[in-house]
Amino acid sequence: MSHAEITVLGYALLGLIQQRPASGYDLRKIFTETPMGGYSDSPGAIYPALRRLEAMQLVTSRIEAGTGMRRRKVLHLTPTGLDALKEWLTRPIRQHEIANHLPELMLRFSFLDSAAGTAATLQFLRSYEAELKNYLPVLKNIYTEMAAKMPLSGRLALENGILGYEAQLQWAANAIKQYASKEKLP
Amino acid sequence: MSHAEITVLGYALLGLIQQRPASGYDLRKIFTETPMGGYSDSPGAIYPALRRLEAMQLVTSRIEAGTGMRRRKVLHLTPTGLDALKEWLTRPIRQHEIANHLPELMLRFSFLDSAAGTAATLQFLRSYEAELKNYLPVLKNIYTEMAAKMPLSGRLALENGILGYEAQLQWAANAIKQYASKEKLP
DNA sequence: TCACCCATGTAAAGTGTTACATGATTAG
DNA sequence: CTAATCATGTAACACTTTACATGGGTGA
Repeated sequence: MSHAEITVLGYALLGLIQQRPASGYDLRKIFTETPMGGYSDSPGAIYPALRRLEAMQLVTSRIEAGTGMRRRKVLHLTPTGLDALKEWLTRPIRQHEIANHLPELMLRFSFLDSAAGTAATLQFLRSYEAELKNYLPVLKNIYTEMAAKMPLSGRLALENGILGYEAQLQWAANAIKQYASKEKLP
Repeated sequence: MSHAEITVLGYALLGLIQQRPASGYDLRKIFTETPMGGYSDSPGAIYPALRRLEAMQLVTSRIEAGTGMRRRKVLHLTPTGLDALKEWLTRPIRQHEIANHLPELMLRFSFLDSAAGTAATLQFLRSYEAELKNYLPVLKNIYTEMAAKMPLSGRLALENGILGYEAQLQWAANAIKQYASKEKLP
């Protein structure tokens, strides 16, 4: 088994299919019509990605031939697929992802609740908050070291990043509150 | 001339070289040690990208052989390179970029001041602010339409996006203030 | 019948990732 | 002299992008 690697696009597709079975066309529409568009909306990426998932037996396809309907290949998640999705969702958060792959973390979070449950979601949020608190001082250090050498727009761009992470921190605190109260009321 | 396309990584390199001539190694260090890491820190991306820029005559390389120094290929921006950089920096901002490529916009902004001047930077900021104001209602619409169908974590992820754009808006207003006052004092 | 949307897919081309290769120079 | 760092690069591989291809169904 050489490459059992799943791309971010692959995980995004798994997550959407977990929420409800869907065709390639459905999935593509979600990408074009929602803020998930960052994860490729081109058929040349989606259809091959779906066939890879099928080859790995993470999804199965059933052709829906309802009368008066065009042929649709509807994809369903397999138990193995759900396992792979959960593994990704619950993977520990590293600082590198905080620094360079925030959107992917948010994508993971958006699927966590329905695929892995409240407890896993809370754990993610606490870990997310903790890593943000680790990373912010690092960023601020870089700022104080580099600000002098940079033009105003460069400094402002760095400040933009810092403000963004501070906003994440506030968001996380609020999200934790909501999930903590959800956990008590099953 | 078939493909005169420059990748984001290519523009990032042009922007850095514009600030000061640098070797591939220098540039790579900047990517690994600063929040610019999103734009690839691997030699297998950077060195080929630099050779492409050289082939397009956007940069020239001079081998620095100072005594006691390892051989360094230092890259300098050409006038054509500066033109290409400016074209990218001053390109009109589209909603698609606001929605899916914010980090690239911030990268552009960070170079604007030193490569295109105060006036161009102000213009960018005003356009950025305007497009944010256009996009936020779109996002909020999506939210009200989709929130009901989504689990809590999905809703929170969407809210995260909205809060992020609102933070951008505030940042932009502040940045405009700073540049507006800079414009008056030449 | 003609145009348009639904729905799935392929082909070529280029780029990035990962891992490896190479050699010079400085520090201990 | 050995290890670590500086510095540049290449090779294999898989992926995404862009553009095109195909065909069934629907509305005017």
